[in-house]
Amino acid sequence: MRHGHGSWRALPAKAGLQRCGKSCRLRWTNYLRPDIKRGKFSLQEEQTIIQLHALLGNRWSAIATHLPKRTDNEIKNYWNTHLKKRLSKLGIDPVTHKPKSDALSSVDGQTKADSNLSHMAQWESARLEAEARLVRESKLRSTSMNNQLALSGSGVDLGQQLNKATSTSTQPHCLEVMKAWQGVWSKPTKCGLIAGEGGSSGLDLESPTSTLCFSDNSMPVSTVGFSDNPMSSLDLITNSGTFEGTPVKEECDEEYKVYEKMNHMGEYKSMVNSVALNTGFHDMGFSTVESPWAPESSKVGNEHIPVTNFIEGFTNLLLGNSDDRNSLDNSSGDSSDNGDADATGCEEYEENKNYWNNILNLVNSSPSDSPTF
DNA sequence: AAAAACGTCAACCGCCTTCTG
DNA sequence: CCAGAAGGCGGTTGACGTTTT
Repeated sequence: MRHGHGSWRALPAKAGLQRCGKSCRLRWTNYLRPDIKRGKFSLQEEQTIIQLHALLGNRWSAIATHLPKRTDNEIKNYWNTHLKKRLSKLGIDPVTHKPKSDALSSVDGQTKADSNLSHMAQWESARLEAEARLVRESKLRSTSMNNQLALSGSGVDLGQQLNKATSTSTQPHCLEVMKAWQGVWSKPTKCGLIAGEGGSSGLDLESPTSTLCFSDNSMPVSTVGFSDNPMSSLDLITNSGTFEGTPVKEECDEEYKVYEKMNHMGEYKSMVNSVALNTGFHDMGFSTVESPWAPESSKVGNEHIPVTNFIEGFTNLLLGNSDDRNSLDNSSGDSSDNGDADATGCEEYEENKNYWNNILNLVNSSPSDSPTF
């Protein structure tokens, strides 16, 4: 790619290839690109794929944005050839991510949980749409900013200015809705005080900070932890009182002002509220959103109705965790017959919370160079 | 040893969206 | 505003390697 990104159509002619430009682009993005990681998927990557697939479905490009150095095609193939089969073997529907036996289950907590997951998917879809819109607006804003910079004629290097503007505009903005929801999770419950007090639940809803970081071996390691060492963001909050990650609060505040100025928050809010109303998301203890950035958003939902744990530990099970295998057997097999369900209620709640926290943090972790966000 | 079955994955296809003139 | 080009995405195919019979 000596000529960099540009016309793929012109590439075959220049390279003397008998392929169409589209084919060349595909070959490049899926195979030749230097920043592609090849080889076996790590446990974390597998878990990430499973969790994100549960939330996003077959949106491989969106999933790929959370797995650096992996292409959507590779993830798609891996899902179809490995994970899908493993799920099926375990009696879990790879499409719905719920135990197949539940397909016949009647009106119980399990069904409610299924619908809740469906609601979550709808939320995510709505969120992605809103996010895409915000990014578009942000790009427009940065473009106009660039024009201003060009006109200003200051001594500062224009490239740097552009980079600055671009990096600001491409910060993952959104997920505020999800974070609001996360804030709901972090409210005190019958299981005890989980998060900080003082009405804000300790979760800095104003910060879109990613909590996902990547170690040297490029394995995604969420700061909230994965199955090996589960530690929810709430734990972090409890322990440190702050949300780990790069502080970008100022940027977010600034952007919020811009969006508010552009009158998009109203649109966003109404959409969010509409989705909440239409999907019955209130059932999950999440009421309509006043403002995702506002502290009030953490006050929504006075009650917790823990999501029934139909996917409890299945990702761990898939990854060969024998301990979790038992938990899945309980949940997927005859969970309704489980006599000590009440006794483990808090446990289940915690695991659900951790599960969704994982997903939330994965989603929150949209790479700044993500093509989707 | 040979054939069949199976697994893997790069590549292709068609549809859709975005860009550009 | 419109039409064509280009790019993006998800589903599917087919070649090739490996395992099983």
